[in-house]
Amino acid sequence: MTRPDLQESEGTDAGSVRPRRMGVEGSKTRTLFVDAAEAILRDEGYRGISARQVSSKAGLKTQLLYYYFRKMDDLILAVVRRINERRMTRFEEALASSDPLRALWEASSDPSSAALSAELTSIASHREAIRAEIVRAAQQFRSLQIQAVSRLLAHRNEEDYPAAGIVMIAVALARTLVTESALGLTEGHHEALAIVQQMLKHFGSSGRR
Amino acid sequence: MTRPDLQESEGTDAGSVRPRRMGVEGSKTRTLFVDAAEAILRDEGYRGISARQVSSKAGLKTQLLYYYFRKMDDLILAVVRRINERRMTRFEEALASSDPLRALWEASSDPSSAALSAELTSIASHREAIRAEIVRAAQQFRSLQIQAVSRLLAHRNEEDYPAAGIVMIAVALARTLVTESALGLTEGHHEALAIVQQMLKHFGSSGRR
DNA sequence: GTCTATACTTCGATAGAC
DNA sequence: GTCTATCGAAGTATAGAC
Repeated sequence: MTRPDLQESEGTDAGSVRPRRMGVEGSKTRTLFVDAAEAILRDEGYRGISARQVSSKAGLKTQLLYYYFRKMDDLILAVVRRINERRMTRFEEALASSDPLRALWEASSDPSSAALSAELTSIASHREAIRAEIVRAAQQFRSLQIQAVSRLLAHRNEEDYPAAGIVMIAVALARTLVTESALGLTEGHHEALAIVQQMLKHFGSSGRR
Repeated sequence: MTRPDLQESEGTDAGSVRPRRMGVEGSKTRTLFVDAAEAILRDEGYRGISARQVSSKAGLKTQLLYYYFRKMDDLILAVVRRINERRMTRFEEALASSDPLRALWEASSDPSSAALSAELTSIASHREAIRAEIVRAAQQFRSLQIQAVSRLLAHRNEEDYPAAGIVMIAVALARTLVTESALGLTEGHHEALAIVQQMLKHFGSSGRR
């Protein structure tokens, strides 16, 4: 659908020395590849993503993948973009809830999001072609989180505990708790959670409790 | 040196169906392989570790690696063990310092330790043959950290902030700060650090300040 | 201990027919 | 759009000579 031929990759910029046929963004088959890659990223980690593994999971031919993505990095980039977009959507949903602070905490504590976040960090650390996109999105997300929490706590003006510091600590803790729990390592978790829950109860549900 | 032949792998237990010649633990060459593997783990991440890459970095033949390690997992296990041992040593050194709380924080904030910790977590999440060893060591380490901090804060009996919770939050935060800094993502770091520094000043250097 | 030689698998990627 | 065919590089691993 919609004129596939000779499209340029929008992923890794590069000087495009070799033009080649390319599938378009909206394609159903393309989505199947991205779905499969994301599932592998979540379940097996960044190392598990290969052209053969992805296409096998998608039930498609390996070579077809290269019709939709010039390089493997382009596929990974597509996955990264989709993960980031979904994260933004969920963030906005959380903000709209009745107890936004708690909703934000719970969004950060969702196991499969946390697993994907960890893999994104790993990719950003080791794959320079993709790093910029991941860091840019993370930066933007962090800013929005701080802004939101800052607004939610505005009436409390806690000078010793600025919103940025709170967000930072909460995000770091949530990710670590989830990752460790998945490994069966839970010592200290209960106590750390108690501190957070206490803070949520103290700060949160501002108007109504 | 010291009777190499027909040694059993001590790594992945397994039913040892196939006996084969094996190098001994103290060997200098063996150490070269472990060194190279650790360097790759730190710099390129878990995905970068392969028999060819490791031996190339060590300046040795790929096939020689299999004289010292039956499977790649055994090499990785050797690396994991050494990292964990070194972490224990540094932990004890930190405890012996004049400001142990601050020393513990700084040990957790060392960039190359943090990078290796992140990779260990990644390995534990995706390589089941090695998971047990990593989780066991992490558990032991966590217990010791909590014990130590608990002792250091004994005279303060802060009921709302138990040592286990403090340790958990500190460890999670330190790792995240270091990882993100390496990526150039620093928003919120300053504020989070301010909170920690304030706590260190408040709690720390108990007798003397 | 270290070497050569080698087997087999998986990897990313391309060319060109249909 | 999807297929067959194919490449060369890199992956793990083994056998056996020196």
